[in-house]
Amino acid sequence: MKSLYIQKPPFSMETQLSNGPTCNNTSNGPSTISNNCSSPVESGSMEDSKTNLIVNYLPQNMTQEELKSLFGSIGEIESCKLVRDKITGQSLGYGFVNYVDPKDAEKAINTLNGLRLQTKTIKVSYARPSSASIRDANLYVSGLPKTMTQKELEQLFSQYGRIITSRILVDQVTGVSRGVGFIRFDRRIEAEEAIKGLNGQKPPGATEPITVKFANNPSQKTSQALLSQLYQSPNRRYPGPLAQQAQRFRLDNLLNMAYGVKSRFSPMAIDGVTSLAGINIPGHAGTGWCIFVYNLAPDADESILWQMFGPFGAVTNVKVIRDFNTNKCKGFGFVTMTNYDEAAMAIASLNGYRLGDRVLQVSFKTNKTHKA
DNA sequence: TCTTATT
Repeated sequence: MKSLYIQKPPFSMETQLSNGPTCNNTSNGPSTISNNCSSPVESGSMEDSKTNLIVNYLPQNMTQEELKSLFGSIGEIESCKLVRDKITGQSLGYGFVNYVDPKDAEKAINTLNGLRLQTKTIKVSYARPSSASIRDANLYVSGLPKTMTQKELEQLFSQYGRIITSRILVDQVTGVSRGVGFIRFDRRIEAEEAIKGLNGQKPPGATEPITVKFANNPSQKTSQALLSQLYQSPNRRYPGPLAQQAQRFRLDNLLNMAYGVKSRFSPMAIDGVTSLAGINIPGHAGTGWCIFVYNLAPDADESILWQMFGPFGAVTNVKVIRDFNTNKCKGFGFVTMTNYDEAAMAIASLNGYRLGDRVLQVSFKTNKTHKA
């Protein structure tokens, strides 16, 4: 029965847990081959801060509080800031986390870089000292040969300076290059030199010249674009209609199983039915949906909960319950998720999941305070 | 032919 509803989480437990986050850019795209996730710990020079981190590719709906919750699970945070558009207040998808202890900053890079949250794979690295020279160093490149790889693109531009990120945009359906990409240099003067040297030039073997210019600054979007962004569907976490339908299907079956009802259930409707039946509304808390996770190992930590539940949707908080004296996990923990559908999907997928040599039990938290 | 990397 249950196997019908189990969906493997979109990450490899074995790889994630034993080796730390992997360099997986399937959903985000941007990366530098040399500098993105290969060895972010080594990128800071002696003059750089060893406590201040920049976090990129955050899910659009992630708040500063959630950012703090996630990174606070590593160690004490001195300050934390999610960068937002000054006008619209929309998250720009990145933020800063400054730890008290440099060792915690290093640990955060080692354990959270590459963490998957919803459709994103976050990047955690040391922040460079802020200065005017590193601003506006992002280039927009078009007219690229469709066969050109990200590596070849970097090779072409690397003669002009240190590349921070590179990206080639691909067709969402076919995966083929759209001939358009981005190169972010460490410093603006490097970007300027690359424009001088490469704009209107033909890359080796290419038949057409490429265009290289400064990329549009996202904070300078037209009000038109801002409006259309505001009116976008708030639920773009899953790839497309098919996946949405599949998700709906599984959710309906889950609800059918859990509540003996057929379909078309919103969280409100469930509340109605379960209230009538005299059952507690499981997991429902003012701030979201609380999930109970049982059979965690003694050395389990918060990051494993983020890793497991993050891909399913908006997670606002995780907690591992520990023994006061030994500081070891007492075998269970809690996860709070904002949206009912996502919490239900996470439960359906992760309940019965084998984590190491343990089989997890995952369910909505009940309100029971003691055994009957 | 434009994603969200410097508070």
